[in-house]
Amino acid sequence: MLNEILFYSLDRAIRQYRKFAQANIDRAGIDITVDQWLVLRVIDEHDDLTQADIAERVFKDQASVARIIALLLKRGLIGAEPLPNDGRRTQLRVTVAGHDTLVAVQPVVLSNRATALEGLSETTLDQMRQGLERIYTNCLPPQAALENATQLSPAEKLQPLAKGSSTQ
Amino acid sequence: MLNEILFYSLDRAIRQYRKFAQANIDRAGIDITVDQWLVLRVIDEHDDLTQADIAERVFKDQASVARIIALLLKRGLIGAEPLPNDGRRTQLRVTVAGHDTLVAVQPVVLSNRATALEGLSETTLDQMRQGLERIYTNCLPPQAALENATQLSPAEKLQPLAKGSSTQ
DNA sequence: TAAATTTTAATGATATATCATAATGATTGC
DNA sequence: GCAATCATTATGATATATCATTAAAATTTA
Repeated sequence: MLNEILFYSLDRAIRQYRKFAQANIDRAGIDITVDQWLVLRVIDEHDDLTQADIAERVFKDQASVARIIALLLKRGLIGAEPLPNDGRRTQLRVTVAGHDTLVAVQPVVLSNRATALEGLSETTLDQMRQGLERIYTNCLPPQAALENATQLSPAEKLQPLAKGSSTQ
Repeated sequence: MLNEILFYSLDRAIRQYRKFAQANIDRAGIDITVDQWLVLRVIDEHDDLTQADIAERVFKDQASVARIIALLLKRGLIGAEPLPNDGRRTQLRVTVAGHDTLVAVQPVVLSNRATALEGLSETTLDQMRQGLERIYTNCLPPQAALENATQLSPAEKLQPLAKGSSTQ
């Protein structure tokens, strides 16, 4: 019975957290969305990724990332120059303004997470992580699940993002 | 450290579940989105709600619900007639086609949930529910948190949706 | 090398999210 | 009963999600 409303609780919690996180970024006077920040952060840490690579890291698809990159360019938070060795791609790099934004956002994000997780025991957090990981793998399409099982452990796959801080 | 990636896991799990759920609905040959289904279901169960009421139940805002209702009308899954006692509102009712859709979706949704939660222990589910509820309240704006604490318990507030099945 | 295939990025179409606001109808207070 | 306020819906603007497709460039294969 309560089991039935887990996805309801999930949806509600993540929506509220997103609203909360964005409101605090806005309140800090920083002009960026959480999604833009996610992409900006990945570009800052890896300057040699394709849009599909970035998409995988932030759980978006290539089309969404393409549009977010276009916005980041328009807002001057990143720059792009053509890559000599591949005419399809460009070299993205975070501008000074982009760096300033990242620096400004960082403490807000840390504070958001701390506030959101206040009162949650280590045990609960651990169970949640396990449960969420299991839900994720349960919902993978068959062939992706195979790749997941035979190649890299999830921990290894996720390592790049886990270092430093993390996804919202 | 792992604590830092909880929202990352959350985001990933919910996104994968949404993709999975929608893919299974599509595969069943049913032409509706999960979000439209959520709203349709609420209208089916309560025919006297304002858009804001519906929005609260499905964790969306009024503007999103207005557009989803417009789509449901266009697709013939609901009908609307003006309410004599209130010129701003209309009486929404689920059409036969809408009912057929609800009936068709139901088993798919149940199966989706069962598959997604396979292998999760009752303990884990319980911890997750608790954790998600806490995250939700932690992220509420101060005055909403007060109302939440002094009026209805969360369980009471959510009861309408919890009965029968539940949100995605 | 030439052709076929694959990779990459961009974009159209549609749906949803969010904020703000407009427009109109209902209610309240005086 | 009128004015102010509030409730309700609709919609504009912008951002994101998803799928499909196009276009161009790179790589592989014959």
